Amino acid sequence: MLGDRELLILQTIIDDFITTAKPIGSRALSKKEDINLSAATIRNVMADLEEMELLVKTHSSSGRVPSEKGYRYYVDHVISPSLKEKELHLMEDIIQGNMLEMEQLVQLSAEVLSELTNYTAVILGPNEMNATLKQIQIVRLSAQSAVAILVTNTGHVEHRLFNLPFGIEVTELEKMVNILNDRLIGIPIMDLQYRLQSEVYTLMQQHLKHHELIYDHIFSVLQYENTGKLYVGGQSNMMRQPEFNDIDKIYQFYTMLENEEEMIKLLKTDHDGLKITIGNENKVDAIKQFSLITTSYKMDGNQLGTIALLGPTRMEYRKVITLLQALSTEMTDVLFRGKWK
Amino acid sequence: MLGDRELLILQTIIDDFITTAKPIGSRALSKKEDINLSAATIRNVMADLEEMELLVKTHSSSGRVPSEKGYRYYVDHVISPSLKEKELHLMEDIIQGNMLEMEQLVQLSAEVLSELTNYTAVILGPNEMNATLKQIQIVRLSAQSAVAILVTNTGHVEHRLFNLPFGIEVTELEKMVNILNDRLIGIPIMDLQYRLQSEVYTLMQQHLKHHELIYDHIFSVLQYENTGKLYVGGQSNMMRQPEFNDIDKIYQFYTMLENEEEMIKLLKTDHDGLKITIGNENKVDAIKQFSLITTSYKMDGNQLGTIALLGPTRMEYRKVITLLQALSTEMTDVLFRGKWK
DNA sequence: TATTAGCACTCGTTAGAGAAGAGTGCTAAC
DNA sequence: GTTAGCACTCTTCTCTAACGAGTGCTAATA
Repeated sequence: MLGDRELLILQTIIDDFITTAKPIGSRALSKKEDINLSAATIRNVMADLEEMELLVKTHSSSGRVPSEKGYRYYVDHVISPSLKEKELHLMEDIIQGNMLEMEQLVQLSAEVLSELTNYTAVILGPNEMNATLKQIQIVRLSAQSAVAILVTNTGHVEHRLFNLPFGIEVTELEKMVNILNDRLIGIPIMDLQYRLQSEVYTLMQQHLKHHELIYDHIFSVLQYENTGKLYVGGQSNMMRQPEFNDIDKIYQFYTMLENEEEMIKLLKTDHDGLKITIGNENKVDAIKQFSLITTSYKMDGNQLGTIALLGPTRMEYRKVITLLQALSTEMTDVLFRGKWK
Repeated sequence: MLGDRELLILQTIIDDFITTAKPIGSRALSKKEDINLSAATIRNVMADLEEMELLVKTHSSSGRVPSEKGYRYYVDHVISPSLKEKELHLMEDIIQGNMLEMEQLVQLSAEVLSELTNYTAVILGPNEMNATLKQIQIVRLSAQSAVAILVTNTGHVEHRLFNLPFGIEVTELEKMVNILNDRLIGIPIMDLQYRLQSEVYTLMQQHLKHHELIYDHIFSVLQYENTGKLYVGGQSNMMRQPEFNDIDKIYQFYTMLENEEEMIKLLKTDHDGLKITIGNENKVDAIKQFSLITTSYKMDGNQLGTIALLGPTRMEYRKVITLLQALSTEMTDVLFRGKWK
């Protein structure tokens, strides 16, 4: 554990570095308002902090810079979650303002969040696999094509185009839709396939002339993997960070973001509450130069998706934590208030 | 009009610059295979071309670089549309391969196009305002909420969540849906609102108890402006271009892309066929450093959307033109074959 | 004993000078 | 009409020197 003075110095260095992104030396530090120590004294403290690996030098005679361990200490011991402010209310207003679809809500949240922080917001959209089927419909477009529409209890609408087998009749399609609705409504999306294979298949065999023609199609329609879509806001914010003034780094960053699969894997977590990973604490190579802060939003205790902020390790942790927690409860709240229930 | 020799020199310089992005001098030029002229002669020709403003120097003793006027001349007079190649077949295969929804088709096309060219592909998705209504449905989610679903003849599905007025009954909702379907099917999306206001309104008045409660809701649901969504592929390709090795330029580029409204306006065109705008020929400031090549895809002669490629003025025009034309016909073809008809 | 002042030393940054190299325009010869 | 030659220009690279911010250590001070 650190002493008061060491804590003060560490905090001041980190706070300064968070805003300036430049190493700070003992002399500059001694001039700060709430530090009444001589440069020499500060140098001693800094040397101690460096020995504890909370600070590092960029070269032998440079000022100090926080290490990842330093940030970790800062996050764990120094930060007191700051109180709500006008930014929070702004966010509230925007999110609660409209009757939004889930998708819009999530996209909007990503944008607001990135705007307020100047970092990059990444939100993993709701996993609809836990939602239940509300209705299934098939709309015929032409002799050979139709679109199948699935509505979940959360108001999510999924649709898929498919080819109709030759010679299928309208009445037969209707019959099938009836069977499906009769048997599948209320079933969680993730179980649809299984249910279809088991009981519905035999039913279709009994009642439909061309069941073998249509079954495969309807099966593939229900075979949808919606484990959450990715919403990104403020990608270009990262370029305004001085540590990413290098084309190669920016390029890496963007190609990482474009790799949706990897990102989804990264964000999928069953961890509850706020989680901060700093630099190399991240297991994925691509973000070892970033800090990632994640939290989740829920409905009925079910984890729906993840909200994350991606920024340099030199991040405004205090602000970010506050905002993220607020957004999480905000979203959970909007969902709870039952608009989609 | 240029003489043969001048044309050869101009073409060679541009071709070289397109691949290297570096100014080329007379000596290097004289060593090229199909040029059997001494450096001194070439210098004279280059001086002439510079006087015609087809070439410029970056400084008084540098090699030459094509000017925008030079590219324009090159595009207008030098390029012969090259024949189809394996790349074209690759594209064909990918696009014709699957039964895709319009949206997927467009997104995929943007990705393939950017992959093949290493530029940034921007596609303006189909304008669904011309499509006609195939079916309208309302699925009730809870006592106070429902989702309205519109299906167009193109297989496009639009849905919107809305609050139900208090005390509305199931039978009444059903009645309304029947009226809507009865009166609006086959109507172009862009006319829906008008039709609703005129004949449908009176019908609802006659048959529905709470028509004044529900009318506003259904009106706002039909009030949807789908003039095309933007699909972008290969954004990060631009960073691999040596002329954009500058953070500020990249930042500008990305903020431009993020401004969806502006981009849509830029791409919306009634111009038929291929159109090339080079550098300052563009009217929008944000892309005065780029070249923009656009073409469109159609269905039944109706322009649906725009396909565009964004790259440096130093662009592989020949290749790009070929690919873009091919994709345009490809998409028009897929659409014509009537999967969505 | 804890703090501070002083000083020698380190290392990154910046500016300038010079050399190398690529390219040009012009002139004169072929 | 074409080419060789040459003086000249401008960029790029490298090297050096000066500067300054910051450090660690030692000795003086409260």
